[in-house]
Amino acid sequence: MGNTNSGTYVRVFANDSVWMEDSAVEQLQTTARNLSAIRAAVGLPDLHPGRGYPVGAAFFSINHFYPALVGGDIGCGMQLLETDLASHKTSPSKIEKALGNIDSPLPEHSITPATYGQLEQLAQQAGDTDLRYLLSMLGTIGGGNHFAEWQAVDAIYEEGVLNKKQLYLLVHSGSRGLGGAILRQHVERFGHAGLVADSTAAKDYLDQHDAAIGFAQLNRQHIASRMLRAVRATGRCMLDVTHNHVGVHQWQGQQGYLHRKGATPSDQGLVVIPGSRGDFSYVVRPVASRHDALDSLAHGAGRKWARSDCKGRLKPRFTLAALQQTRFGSTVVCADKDLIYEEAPQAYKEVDGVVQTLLDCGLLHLVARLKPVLTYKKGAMACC
DNA sequence: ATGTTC
Repeated sequence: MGNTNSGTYVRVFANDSVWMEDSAVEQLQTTARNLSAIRAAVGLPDLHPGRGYPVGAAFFSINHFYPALVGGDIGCGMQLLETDLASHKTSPSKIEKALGNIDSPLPEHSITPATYGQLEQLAQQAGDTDLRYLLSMLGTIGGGNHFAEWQAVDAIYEEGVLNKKQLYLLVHSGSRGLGGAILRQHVERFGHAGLVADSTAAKDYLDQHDAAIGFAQLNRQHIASRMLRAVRATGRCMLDVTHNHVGVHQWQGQQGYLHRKGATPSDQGLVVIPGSRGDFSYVVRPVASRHDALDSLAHGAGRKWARSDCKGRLKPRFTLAALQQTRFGSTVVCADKDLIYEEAPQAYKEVDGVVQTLLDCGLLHLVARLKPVLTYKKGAMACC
């Protein structure tokens, strides 16, 4: 599916194996039309409506870029670690007990001087942000679709990448409040008009943007390491990939800016496409140089239901306890009752359809399929 | 997404 809209390349990667809302496609087209510097817009199979702009999409612009298109969670991404825990030696209940309440701010004595130095540098680069603010968020998962999930290997498609016997840890989180603060500050001055490339304002934003990317990555590292420590395991980072960002990019021989809004890069090696908390996650090898897809893949399953619809639809059919277990026998730890409904597997597309669509389009090769053992969404200290 | 938002 593709069309040319007053010179703008707009394409949606979809087929019968994936649900896609018309309103999301409309949002993609409207965005491509209304933001005048945009030359190309791509919807991935996880495309779904967002606040003004769709999620699961990539946009290429020339001479101008749009911070509002990236949104508030600058630097949000996935980190996958191979742990030294053997899958068969553990269980959801053992991990849950060992983790305890692990989503509160890190105790200050556990912050190393090196981390402290990194935070000081990031706080300054982000625009004189309060260091204490960053410290209070470091190592916390956040809300929405963020999680840290212990996973077992369910299937191997390409040998020699994942180890069938090991447990893996997937961390999905972002820059927490920092990216939101940077966006708010930007929108107060410039609204949604975007910035002229190479202007002072553009350089200032990109500097802050990069600080948010750095903080998000540091945050994922700390989420992972505190969890590994709690279960007395170690981990090896296999990939850490950001799906909300903007940066210089080439497209059709022209230099411009690529915005990814819930879109995983396909030009940075292996990536993971997670399903919902009651579904598989796929480690995949992107096919390189698919510029027709703006070098991007789906970043997950994508929402099927609006958050506001979930509780009404699920409460009559499921108890909270039922939603804290999944069809795999995995456990979902989440102290926020509303969030359990909003993040229920029923609220998401089936990841198999999303991945099948990308396979059919020739955008990736499968490496492995992971299934959840325990998902940590939000601890009691982190909410209420 | 969110030191949410009164």
